[in-house]
Amino acid sequence: MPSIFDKPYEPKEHEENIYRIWEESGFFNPDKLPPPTARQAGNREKTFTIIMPPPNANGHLHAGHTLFITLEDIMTRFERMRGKKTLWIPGADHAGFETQIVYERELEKQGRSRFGMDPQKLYEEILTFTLENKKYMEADVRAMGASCDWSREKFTLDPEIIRETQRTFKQMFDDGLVYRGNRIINWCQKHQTSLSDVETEFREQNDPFYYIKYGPFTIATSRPETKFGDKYVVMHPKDERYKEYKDGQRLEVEWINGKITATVIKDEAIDMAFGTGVMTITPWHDAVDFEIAERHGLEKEQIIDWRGKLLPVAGEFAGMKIKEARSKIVEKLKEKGLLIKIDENYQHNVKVCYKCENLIEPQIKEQWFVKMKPLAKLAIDAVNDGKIKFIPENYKKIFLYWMENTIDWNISRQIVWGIPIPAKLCEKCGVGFPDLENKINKCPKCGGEAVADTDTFDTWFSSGQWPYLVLGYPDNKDFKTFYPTDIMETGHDLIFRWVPRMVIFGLYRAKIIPFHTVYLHGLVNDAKGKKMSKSKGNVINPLELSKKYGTDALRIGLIVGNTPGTDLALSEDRIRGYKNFANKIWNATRFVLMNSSDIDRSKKPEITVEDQKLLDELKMISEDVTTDMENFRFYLAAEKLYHYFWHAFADKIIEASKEKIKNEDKSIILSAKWTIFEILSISLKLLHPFMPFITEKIWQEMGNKKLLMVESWPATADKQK
RNA sequence: GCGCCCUUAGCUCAGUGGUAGAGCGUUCCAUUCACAUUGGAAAGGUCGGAGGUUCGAUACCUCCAGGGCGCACCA
Repeated sequence: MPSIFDKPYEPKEHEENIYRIWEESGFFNPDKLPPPTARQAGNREKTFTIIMPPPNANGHLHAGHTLFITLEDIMTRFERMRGKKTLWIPGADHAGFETQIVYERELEKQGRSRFGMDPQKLYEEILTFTLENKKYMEADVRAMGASCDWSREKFTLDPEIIRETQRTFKQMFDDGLVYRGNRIINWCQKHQTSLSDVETEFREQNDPFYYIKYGPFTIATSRPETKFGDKYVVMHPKDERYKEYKDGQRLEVEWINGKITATVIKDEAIDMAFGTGVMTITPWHDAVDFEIAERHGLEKEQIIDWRGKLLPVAGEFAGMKIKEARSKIVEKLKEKGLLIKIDENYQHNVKVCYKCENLIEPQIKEQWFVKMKPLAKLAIDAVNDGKIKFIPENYKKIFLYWMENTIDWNISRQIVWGIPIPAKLCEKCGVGFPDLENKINKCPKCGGEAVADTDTFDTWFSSGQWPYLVLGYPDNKDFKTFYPTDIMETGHDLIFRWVPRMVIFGLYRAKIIPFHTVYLHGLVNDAKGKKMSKSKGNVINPLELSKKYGTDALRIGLIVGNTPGTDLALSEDRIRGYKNFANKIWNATRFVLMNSSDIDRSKKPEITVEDQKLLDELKMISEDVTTDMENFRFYLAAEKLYHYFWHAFADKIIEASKEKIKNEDKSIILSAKWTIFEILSISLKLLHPFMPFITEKIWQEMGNKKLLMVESWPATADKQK
């Protein structure tokens, strides 16, 4: 059995064992916490709850996960030591779209493809794959020292989660908040699914910009291949240049494949200053055009199919891929004398899939949508009323801006890996309606045959409900005890994807905010501050750092100086420095134990004035650190403790004690020994949330019967003392 | 285009209305001492630029420059 007298400190010899002791103690479970100490009295009635953002079950943790686990564990251990009834619930995310993509790559390696596979078989394969990988993720969470309650762990595809998610859909449909609409959506041709707006990104790109003759007008476009069906020409109603053309006026124009009849439309969406101030519209493949068409009741026609090939409307170009068709169409326009000029350096933003970075093709598709305006109102009010706080505060503004400008949310996905949308669609009249029990076969409207919707929910539709679902809403007593939760700690990149959905669903379904505080951490980048990515080859594996330098060193290295919301540059040197700190704690302890084994710790001796000053000083630091922790300034608390332990306790106090214990006056010796032992004990408690393994290990070596993780926090918090 | 954030020591970053700190790195010295995963010391910054508020600004305000991030109207 490794002990304190081995040197130096070797984290990997202790960590696994310590975690096992914690887990077997049952204290991760708030129902099994020991009775409160005198200092903790009164606090055990208060709960402290964090729902862990469930890591993807499809593989190992990455650096971002280790940061959030550390932060949440710090909060949890701190509040547990303060005596609160502390619950931190772990979870595992099926991560719909993301996992399906990961599995598609697996299939590709095997020379297979999901297209053409039986959906049920594909689902089962992905499920097997995910459950297999879930173990690795969980082992990693344990390796990080997470003091979460595994007995309450939930998977996002657990039957009760699916059931309640589907019930929410039904309830929203009944309340008129979910509707089936034929609207423009983001279509990823590679993944063959629609995506919500937060699942797309903009990419800046240079493309040729074509100026084309359209009857008496000149229009400009970067996408001539979509223009076949353009029979509406739009201009601003106040544009003097075109005042001779009246709204609704018809014109005969020569177009790509011959003569067509064009209709003039006046709409204020047109920017008079851009290009020629005139454009033709393609409502099926452009969001702005779609809106214009909706406003004026115009016809819409699909030009490009779901695989990115031109449809018969393109005449001789039908069946061609976009890229091939574009140059040929331009060639033909030139021959016909319709091409006026080409601007070769046109810079614009294009929408791409956030996963594969392929171009998004806007398409009109019949999908389920959530009506956001009334729901967003609930969230806006809750935040404006101060019911939900943001750390750092400026995210409140960002959150509100997004909520105030939100648009209806497409929740249908054409992928199998997810929660099925419990709905039926009429094959005859096209109407869609929920059917939770899967019992309805006839359309209630026209009597036509109703078939099951094969789509699944957007992952965020279910993960947005996670806080109350994981607590067993509506019937479980955990929901009544622990909801609303205290903190939602997550990455600032999820400020739109996840946080607003949780607030909305919480307020809508559970009728209460899901959490009081949103703490947003920054992203973990490489040592130079560059985003980690496999293609750049700069990915740092946190678990390797943990093995090499110890989890405690990794944890405190991630925390010191890392202010909320700010991205972190993670370098190996940084972590190595904190391994030295762990060793410092180890050696200081050895000195203290070697020099205090002969004192009776149960009897406080006379303390000299000088030693009392040291204890008072530590008391002040404890209070200061506690205030920092209460205000989420972990980066400061950690740094202060580091500094105190090393440069005050080890460098000064211990050094001075060496003289004192050589004194002839026995009472001075006794006071000195008692004091350094006391300072060590208090320091270990203060350091425990940050560096749980080594502090717990030492605590046990010091002969304490109780686990440090449930000891009392040594400062003010309880002012009754 | 709009919004948010950042600019402080070689690097990564804290911080405060009274002319600056940490970690890592660098240089010099020490070493049978709990610890060489160490101790002691040192070098190193006109706190992005300009203006304003103030007795006083790195900190508060305005503008400018550079960098990062986010965003559903430029065909």
